Amino acid sequence: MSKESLNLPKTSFSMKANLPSKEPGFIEYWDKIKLYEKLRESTKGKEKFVLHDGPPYANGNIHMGTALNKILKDIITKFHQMDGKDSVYVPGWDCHGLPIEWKIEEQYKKNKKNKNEVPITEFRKECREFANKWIKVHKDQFKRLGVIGDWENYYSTMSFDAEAQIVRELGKFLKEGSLYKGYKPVLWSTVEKTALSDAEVEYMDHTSDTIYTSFVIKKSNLKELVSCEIIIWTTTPWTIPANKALAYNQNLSYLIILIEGESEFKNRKIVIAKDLLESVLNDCKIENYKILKEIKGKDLLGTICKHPFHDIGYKYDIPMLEARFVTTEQGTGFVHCAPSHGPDDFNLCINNGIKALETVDDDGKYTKHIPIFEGTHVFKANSIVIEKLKEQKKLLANGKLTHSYPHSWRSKAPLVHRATQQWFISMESHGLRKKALKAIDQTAFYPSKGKERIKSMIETRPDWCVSRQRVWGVPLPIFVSKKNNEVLIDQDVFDNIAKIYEKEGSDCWFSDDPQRFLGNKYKKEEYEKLSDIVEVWFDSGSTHSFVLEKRSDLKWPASMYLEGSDQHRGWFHSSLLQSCGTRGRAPFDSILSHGFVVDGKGLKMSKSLGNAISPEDILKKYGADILRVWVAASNYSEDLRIDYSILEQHAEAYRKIRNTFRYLLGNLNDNFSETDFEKVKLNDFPELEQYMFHKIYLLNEIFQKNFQTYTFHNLYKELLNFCTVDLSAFYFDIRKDTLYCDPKDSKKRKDCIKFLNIILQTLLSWFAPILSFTTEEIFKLINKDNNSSIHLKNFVRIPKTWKNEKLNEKWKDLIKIRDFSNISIENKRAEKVIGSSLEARIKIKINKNLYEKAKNFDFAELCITSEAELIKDDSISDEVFVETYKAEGEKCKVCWKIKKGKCERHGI
RNA sequence: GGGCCGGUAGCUCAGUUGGUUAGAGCACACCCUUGAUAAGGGUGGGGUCGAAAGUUCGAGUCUUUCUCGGCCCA
Repeated sequence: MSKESLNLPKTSFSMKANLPSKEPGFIEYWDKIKLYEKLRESTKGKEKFVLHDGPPYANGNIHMGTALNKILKDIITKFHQMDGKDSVYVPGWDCHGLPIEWKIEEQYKKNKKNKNEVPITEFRKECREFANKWIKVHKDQFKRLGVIGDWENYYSTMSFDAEAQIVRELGKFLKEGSLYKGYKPVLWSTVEKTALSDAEVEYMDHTSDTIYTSFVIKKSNLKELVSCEIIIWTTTPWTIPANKALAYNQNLSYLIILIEGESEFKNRKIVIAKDLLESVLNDCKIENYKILKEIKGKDLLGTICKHPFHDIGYKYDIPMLEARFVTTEQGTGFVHCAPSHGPDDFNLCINNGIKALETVDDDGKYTKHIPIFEGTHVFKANSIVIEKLKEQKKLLANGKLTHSYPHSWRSKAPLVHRATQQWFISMESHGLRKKALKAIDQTAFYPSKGKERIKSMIETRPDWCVSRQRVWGVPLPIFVSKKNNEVLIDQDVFDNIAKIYEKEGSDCWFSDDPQRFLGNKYKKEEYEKLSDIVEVWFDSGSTHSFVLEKRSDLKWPASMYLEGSDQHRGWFHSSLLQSCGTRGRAPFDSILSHGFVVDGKGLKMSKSLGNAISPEDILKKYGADILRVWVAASNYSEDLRIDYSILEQHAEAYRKIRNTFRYLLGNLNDNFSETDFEKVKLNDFPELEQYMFHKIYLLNEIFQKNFQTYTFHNLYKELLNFCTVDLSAFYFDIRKDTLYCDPKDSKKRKDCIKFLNIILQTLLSWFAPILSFTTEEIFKLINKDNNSSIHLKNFVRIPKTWKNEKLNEKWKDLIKIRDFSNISIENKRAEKVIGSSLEARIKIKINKNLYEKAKNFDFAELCITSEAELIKDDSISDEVFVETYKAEGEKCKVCWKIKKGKCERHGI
């Protein structure tokens, strides 16, 4: 037998992957063969698994977080598909909202165009085009990651269908009565008579009136406090008439002070924060005083005060509320709260059952809710308020302060926080909170900690404000009667609006005659048409209604929602509330949340730190499969670290896997034949193969278990270890002799080839959801069918008969002997007695117990030596003792075994 | 500032109800091989488990404090 007749491995599967240049070809191939349609066809009628895509915002290039999210979704979708289900993935995009409006406005600014002179429909058209542009960009970027989905029929929140359905969904809340009108402060320009977003606000210096004023304590748990006066400081005296509460911080220390000397406040007791004593005394010019008592913030719990204008009509109670936002940076350690005039005030009050009112109208004038001052413009009110406070003997001091203050970027006029009419979905009126909490209990969370996270948010969240004073979104389909101020609730009207949107989208709300939406039943003259839009979380919270319910290829509820852990307050949250409100249960059976991508040290990625890494960079340098390995190998229940050294490590592991496949393909000479696992006759195989069958059986159990719990990093690790430990360093190494040196028609070699086919088939399917490109490369290499794909295959089903616990026990001992032998061989190698293990002859001494198991076994084959002798010896201290000698004789030219005399196989 | 989560070898991860000298793979070092060859094999050195205190016969595993990091909120 010459070298030429050796059966050396031969394959066209290259060792070097060249993923960046090769991968795009497979994407084209999947497009060409219409893989997505084929997948649907192949599992038609099977149980559905629907991972409902959380829509990314159609703006800007994708980053690592997006890439992680999409790859994870794709891995899970593919797992379920190969598990035999109809696993449908329909990608979607979130399109409405402020960030896109900003982008368009920015362009206007650049081109010196005035937004107010552009018709709303024109502006919205530009927003729509902007979103469409980014959807296209995203689509290509996601496909490049190897994500398979219905890219042709994606969904978007700005599609006409979606806009129509969002109207129908709002109609349900309106009809039920849980959608109500309320008030909430926003930044308002009294000049332009409009609300402004953060982006439209400029901070500039402004001189404000400041006052120290007092609130007399009416009731308190601490009797020393009764009839004392709480002192507050504010830069907006005009908000005093709208005061509804006082805030304190329970962690601060406060002082009760008796004012002495000649002043209006003589013999009155005031309360201020200890840390601010000096500045208050200074500002209020109090020279003579006595500290009566020091109290803790928490002593103020339950205290009730009187409004400074109590005696002139403001008879209501002013409760003292605990708030963390109270600090000792400025003021008195107490903050006066007007829920209609500040976000902090609003939140604190709403959480304590105090609602905001419309205290100031569009023009900036007090409304009827403000006695005495009604009709006065707030910018002219300060001096009047100060005057009244003086009259009531509640003013300790007043002055001026120049500070940074919000102004309109258009008119440069100072802004005010003003409660405006908003629309809320009640958490309580129709039991929404209760329903949502129950739905959470019925949902499976991966990881389980997600359940508590969302639960605690739902437990404490206030009513859901769903209106926005913007233009790029779905208009709130609300008409209010001019006669009685009541909301028009009529299913026919909602249906009519939805029908119109379905045909032409929602732009017409802003341009068309209101009569068109009202139909014939109502007269437009009698109704006011709202111009608010729906907040975008309601849009995306409704995707289940216009995607899952509407498409026949999907199902409601979804099998899974999968997003970053921030979405517990985002999409998971809004979808849950929307669905519980309209359908009484969650739109998902399970939620999988993943952590955030951070750098190699665990710090968040940022431009300033320079530690950011983009998917594009990785794709260029390594390719998508390496990125997919990173996803699969990382524990997504925590934050995921990434940097180039981590990627390099995964690339190294990838090479190991690739070489495992290369060994298989090489020895099969790229001739693969599919095996029916049920028909494999185990007993015909040598014991080594039987043992390996058992190993596959075990690996399958681990594979299944980790798939069920979505712990892919453990699953991947097991697959990788199988390749390195069980195959490369063990089975492959041992069987090289048979594969290379035995005749092709020998039974042992044929059995080995059969087994290699089985391993190839198994590993290919197990790795396919992760290494989507590489497994396809291999699949195409060994399949002549130019119209198929590895992704159309199912996972292999491992027969129970492959389990062989008894054999496993035996081989544990045999491998133990092999380990001892390796150590012994290594010692001789270090002494330069031998080089390769085939230069060794080993003498294995084992005790009686082991001997019974190991006798009749060829340890030369197992330990890859030229000769091995097994000796029963109960005198040895260890179970096993191996001695290594230099093998003597001639080296066979073919199998390189060193034997005295001729090689029995090759006769040389 | 508050709520939640986390910090195990250089890296990615295991560590069941607290119980013998804390595991795996990779990386690293040395050696072998040159018939998986920009591959393959063998052996080996690395952690006292973020820090401190406590509970316990015994703690990576429970408690407290601190620290670092992440998400959300303010």
